[in-house]
Amino acid sequence: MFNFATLKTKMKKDVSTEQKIKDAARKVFMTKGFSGCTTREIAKSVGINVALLNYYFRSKGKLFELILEAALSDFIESMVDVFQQDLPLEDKTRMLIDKEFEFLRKHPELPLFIHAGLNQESDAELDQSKFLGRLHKTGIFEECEKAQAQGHMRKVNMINVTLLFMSNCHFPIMSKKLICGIYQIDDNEHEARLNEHKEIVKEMLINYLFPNTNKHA
Amino acid sequence: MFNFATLKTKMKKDVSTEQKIKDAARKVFMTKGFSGCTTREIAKSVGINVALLNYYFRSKGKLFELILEAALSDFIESMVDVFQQDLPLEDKTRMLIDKEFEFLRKHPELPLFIHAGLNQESDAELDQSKFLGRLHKTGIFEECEKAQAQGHMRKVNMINVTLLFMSNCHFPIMSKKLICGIYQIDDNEHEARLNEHKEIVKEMLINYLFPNTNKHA
DNA sequence: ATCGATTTTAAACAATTGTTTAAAATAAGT
DNA sequence: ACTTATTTTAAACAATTGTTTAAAATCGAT
Repeated sequence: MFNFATLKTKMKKDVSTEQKIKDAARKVFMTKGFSGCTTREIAKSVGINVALLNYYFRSKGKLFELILEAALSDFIESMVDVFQQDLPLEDKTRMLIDKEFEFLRKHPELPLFIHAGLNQESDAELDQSKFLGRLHKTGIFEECEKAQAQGHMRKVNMINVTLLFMSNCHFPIMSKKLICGIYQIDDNEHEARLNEHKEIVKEMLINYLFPNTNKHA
Repeated sequence: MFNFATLKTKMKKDVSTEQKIKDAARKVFMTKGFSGCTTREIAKSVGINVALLNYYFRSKGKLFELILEAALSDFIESMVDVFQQDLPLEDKTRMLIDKEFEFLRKHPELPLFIHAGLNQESDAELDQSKFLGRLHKTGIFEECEKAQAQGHMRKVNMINVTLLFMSNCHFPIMSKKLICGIYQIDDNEHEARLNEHKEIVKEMLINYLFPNTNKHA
């Protein structure tokens, strides 16, 4: 008789142990950082032995690099999604900010983890070069250059454009502890400020980058 | 005969050991984070025994809290300096951005250290409440409220104003590794982008916050 | 049922961790 | 010079670290 299970050669459980380790490692690394946690802590949260962690991944550092690279990829991919939409550049801009705030609300630890992780002196330097290619393939750079040549978009270096977006989308999420601490507000109030901030950022960036089409916005 | 040395009761050397430890701890903590370094590493960089570190400060955690609090204070103070200037609000805004970029160029590790440090689960929660008072005493909030009531300044919650400033000044500094990695640029190119970005941010924020006086800027 | 490969575990490894203790060196006061 | 207090050190502490080894359990196919 036909055995369905033989099809999935490597999947013996609902979720493979390897994936479960990755998930747990991601969560722990995100909140505590590389040197802020132990391999035993990760293993315990999965419910497995420490040695199994080194059986699947060679070392703590190797596992961390994997998680960091995946996080960076998520980051880029959340932008790529928007760039690939068939929309006017200005609408893409609005959509990018909306999606970015939405994405970061679900993964608020991501930005700080990535920046802190990159500053960590890792054994092997992380190869980020592929991400540039990933962005290039969406044609967003050419689209901006064209809009700049036609006077629709303000002539600003693409690195500075990137900085404008990331600054205004990522920082408000990363700075939660600092803002709540200084202004003595709770999570609800911070959430409200964040919602308002999204609209502020949208208007400010659109007005700055597309001044001709939005003179009196 | 009069002994001059008796005047400085506690200062026996050019720089006290206590201060030397603080300086070294600041440098090491900044670059490696709390759990990314060891007390022996700090002691070694000062040229003293590990035990002496616990003699002056009670523990590694206590020393870290001291450094983190000082860093946060530096942060706030760099803003307070500008707020206390006798200048029109719009000029203060320009000056704030200039000073902030200048200050952060000298202490580029500060923002990331503070945000990562605050997310670290420290034994005693850091008391940031005093910083709000420190800002209030400059009268900057009243000045903004007045400008908003008179229609000079856009009506935006002060928390959102703070977010706008910090986002656009701090993030570009914090994100150096990420930006250089993605766009494959070196330190010189990044420096150039940063210089240009300062002017971009200045114009964008001024135009957004003071739209009536800067319609065609 | 049996064999071979894969997966998982318990135990131990040496190295490093933050912290403490008790002794030594230095400074200060008389 | 002597005594006392302060500063500094060497050594040891128990606990924890990442990693490895060798044995046990589980699985897949015959």
